[in-house]
Amino acid sequence: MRSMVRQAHHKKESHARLTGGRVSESTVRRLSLYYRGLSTFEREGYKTISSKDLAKEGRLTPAQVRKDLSFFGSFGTRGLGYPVKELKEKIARILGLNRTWNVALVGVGNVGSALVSYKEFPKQGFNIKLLFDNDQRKINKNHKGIQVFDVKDLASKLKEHKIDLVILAVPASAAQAVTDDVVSAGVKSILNFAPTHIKVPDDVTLRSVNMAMELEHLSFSLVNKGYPLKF
Amino acid sequence: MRSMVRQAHHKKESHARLTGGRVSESTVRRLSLYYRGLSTFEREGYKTISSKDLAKEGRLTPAQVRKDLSFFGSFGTRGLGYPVKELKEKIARILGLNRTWNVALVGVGNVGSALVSYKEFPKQGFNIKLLFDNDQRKINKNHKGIQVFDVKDLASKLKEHKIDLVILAVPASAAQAVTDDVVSAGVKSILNFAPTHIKVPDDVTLRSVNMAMELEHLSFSLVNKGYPLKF
DNA sequence: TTAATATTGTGAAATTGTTCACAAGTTTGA
DNA sequence: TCAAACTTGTGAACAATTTCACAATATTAA
Ligand SMILES: NC(=O)c1ccc[n+]([C@@H]2O[C@H](COP(=O)([O-])OP(=O)(O)OC[C@H]3O[C@@H](n4cnc5c(N)ncnc54)[C@H](O)[C@@H]3O)[C@@H](O)[C@H]2O)c1
Ligand SMILES: NC(=O)c1ccc[n+]([C@@H]2O[C@H](COP(=O)([O-])OP(=O)(O)OC[C@H]3O[C@@H](n4cnc5c(N)ncnc54)[C@H](O)[C@@H]3O)[C@@H](O)[C@H]2O)c1
Repeated sequence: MRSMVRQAHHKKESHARLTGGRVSESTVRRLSLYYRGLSTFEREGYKTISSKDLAKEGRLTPAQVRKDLSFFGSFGTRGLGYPVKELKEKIARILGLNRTWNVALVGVGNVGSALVSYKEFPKQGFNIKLLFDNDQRKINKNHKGIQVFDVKDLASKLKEHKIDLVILAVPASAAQAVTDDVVSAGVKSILNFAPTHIKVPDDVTLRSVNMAMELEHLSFSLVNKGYPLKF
Repeated sequence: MRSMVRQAHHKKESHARLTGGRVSESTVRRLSLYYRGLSTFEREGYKTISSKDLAKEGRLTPAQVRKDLSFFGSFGTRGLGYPVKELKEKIARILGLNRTWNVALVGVGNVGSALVSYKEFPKQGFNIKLLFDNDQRKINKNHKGIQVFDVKDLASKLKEHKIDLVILAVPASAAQAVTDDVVSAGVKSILNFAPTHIKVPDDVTLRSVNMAMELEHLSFSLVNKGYPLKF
């Protein structure tokens, strides 16, 4: 009797890595959505969840959910669905939410102040550790318990405090110059609120929140009401 | 001598309307980008601009620019490019920026206050006319020159003042209920800042600014640094 | 034990979005 | 007046993304 061929049973690597496959921006955005959905389902006591139900949170198709998740591995059980708690943890790991990040904020104005006082960010692991401004009236004062430093010292302080991520809430006219300083300090992630195009090297990730653009989108849809649009 | 065949010379209709063609969300977003670019070029004194130069503002390809614009008509001149001032006005018209909009804001908290004091919105035609809150300490007080109304009167006031667009800056837990009121008042455009999924009827356009999602995107890119990603 | 039902994971098909490539038209300079 | 240099507008090719469809597997109930 010949011995049975042993099944290769090492832990299956994710599709994304195996294929050198690329994860699209939309997939990452939806991962955030799933994460939020799973938090809700967990709170409501669900132990497992189907791609169908997960899809409802966000007007997606079940196939889309399964495809997105399959990029990172096989997390579900056929016939049953996905284990809520476990999948939530897997996504947290994928999104980098299973740890804390050191954040600095530049521009302690209207937007900056709102962000500093927002309680949800620390809960998600984003800790605002340093504040910067160029206004002498704000420098060296405490702002909600955090000292405001002179933006002149930006690069050195960012390095000193091992800042992972910088939020930019300065006027558009200052955004590029501040960004260049941030980049020179080796920071690889920037969230920008200034309504302007900023140049960064390829290895730096820049995301922008552009409220004017969102309003323009809305006024576009008001003006074009009635014509067949895609969204 | 026979008379020349007269060229049909009626105003050419745009591709979008002719084809029943659909304008993608990305195209609208890029239109905002072009608009901003054109404003800059106009300020700098340019009379015409090529798709090539317009593309640089935003890391796009010239073909993309031409394709986007061709959805709405033929605005350029072969060999020359696009007339800056004229194209800017055309895009303003497409995006609905050649007029003013009546805006109401619900939730005069950190984010709401920042938005109320932002000077750029009125310049773009978005006039915040009404404020609402459910906090008795804020109701009937003036906030930067604008009276704060009780959210109980939301629907009636929105109709009374012919509000086109509502900004939601309330806690996530209140977002759906407030939205339902807004929708019942016949408002067709909503900009939401609460980090939650909101349901609206198909004829209502909802855009959301979700800062947590942007941060999650950034932490994802920090965690996945080095793997071949698409962005 | 079996049938009926549920649900994943994933190639393949369909759809959507982007880039190419070039004819057509414009300008510039000799 | 002509040629060289530009640049648009757009069909067609290509690429990316989404949806379909179904085999594989688990659960439940009789
Ligand atoms: N306020 C809003 O609702 C709103 C809406 C959309 C976009 N934005 C954009 O967000 C950004 C911030 O807006 P805001 O309303 O908070 O402005 P703001 O004027 O209230 O605050 C800007 C802060 O940046 C500081 N600053 C200026 N130049 C600086 C520099 N070189 N280095 C460090 N600090 C500097 C200022 O001293 C000020 O404290 C702007 O780009 C604005 O266009 C704001
Ligand atoms: N502050 C930030 O930086 C930040 C960042 C990301 C997201 N957000 C989101 O933006 C929204 C607003 O945040 P915020 O920091 O301004 O909160 P906030 O608590 O400062 O303000 C919320 C305001 O809404 C009012 N309100 C509550 N329930 C209401 C109701 N049913 N009707 C009318 N008004 C009501 C409150 O009285 C308060 O004035 C929240 O959903 C928050 O999660 C805020």
